[in-house]
Amino acid sequence: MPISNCQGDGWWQGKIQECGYRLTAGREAILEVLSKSEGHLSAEEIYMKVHPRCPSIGLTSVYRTLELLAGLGFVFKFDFGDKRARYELAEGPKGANHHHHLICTKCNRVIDYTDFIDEEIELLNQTEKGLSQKYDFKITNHLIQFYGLCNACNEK
Amino acid sequence: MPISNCQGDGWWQGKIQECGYRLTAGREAILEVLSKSEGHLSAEEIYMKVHPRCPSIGLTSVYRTLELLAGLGFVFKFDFGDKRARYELAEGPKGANHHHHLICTKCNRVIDYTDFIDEEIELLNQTEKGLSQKYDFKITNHLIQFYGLCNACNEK
DNA sequence: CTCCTTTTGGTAATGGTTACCATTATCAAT
DNA sequence: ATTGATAATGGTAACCATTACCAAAAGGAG
Ligand SMILES: [Mn+2]
Ligand SMILES: [Mn+2]
Ligand SMILES: [Zn+2]
Ligand SMILES: [Zn+2]
Repeated sequence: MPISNCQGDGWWQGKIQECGYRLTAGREAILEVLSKSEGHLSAEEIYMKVHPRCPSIGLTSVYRTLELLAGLGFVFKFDFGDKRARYELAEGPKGANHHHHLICTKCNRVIDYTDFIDEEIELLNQTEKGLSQKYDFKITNHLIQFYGLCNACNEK
Repeated sequence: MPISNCQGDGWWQGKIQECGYRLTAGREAILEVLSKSEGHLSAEEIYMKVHPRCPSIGLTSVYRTLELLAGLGFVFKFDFGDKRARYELAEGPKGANHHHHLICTKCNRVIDYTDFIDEEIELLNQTEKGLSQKYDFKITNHLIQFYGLCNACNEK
């Protein structure tokens, strides 16, 4: 059992207030759900999971909170091709746990992968630097997704 | 003036019929609009541009055709964060003219870039090969987008 | 022509997301 | 504690890009 964060409080407690926002029950509940569930939840799924702990919360507030958290960089918002946005906690203060996705175009399965080749990270930085300079564009984030067929769908 | 394709016919003429689909006036008009316009058009924008040449066409058919073409790999479908899908012709039989995007999170401007570092292409292939193998996943396509602030928006 | 399949256009429905607004919670100053 | 300004919330209605549906038209084979 680690010394810090024993009461279930996350690294975000301070962060949110630093940004001038209040750490309300609803926001905390949403962050807790995000941190305890394995990725790629839709707004409604989050709403469902939050409801038992916080029955008064409305779907509108879920959307609002997710938008807020995405704007602050605490949450990533994805589009995997099904018609709803998917949200995922950017764990860690600086977006550790960053990863990319394999998406099956047949069954919509999504596979996380973090095992970048070392060179991949290196080159990504170089690319970002080069683009930043050439196009006078301040890069703050990137999205990398590979599309294709998962093993199940590939065997028809 | 090149010797081939002087009558405005594109490389797709045969391709579509090879796949067992008819090359109708509507489909041809849509492909022509896509090939003559510079990228990132929405379905409705395409509809507007096709209308003068083909007044009988309906918006439904535009959506249908774009879906068909995307399925065949002739067209790429993008999500740039405004709430509508954006379509872009994958010029050339094997998707030459492939490029990635810089997207301004403030004004939604989209910048194409094709000047990959040579290593980038090389590493991308390696990465795809590695992922393909490790996850038993047949990769057919990829999406790479960098987000941030364009020069105009960066100077507030 | 006849039969059968493909393609099409108009319209209605869908459904995730947002706008709106009145109500409530929070907090600093009095 | 009381006040008042501001932030946050929930419910509902609206939004709007996309899709479903269906009857009509077009094309092709024989
Ligand atoms: Mn993920
Ligand atoms: Mn482009
Ligand atoms: Zn699959
Ligand atoms: Zn911009």
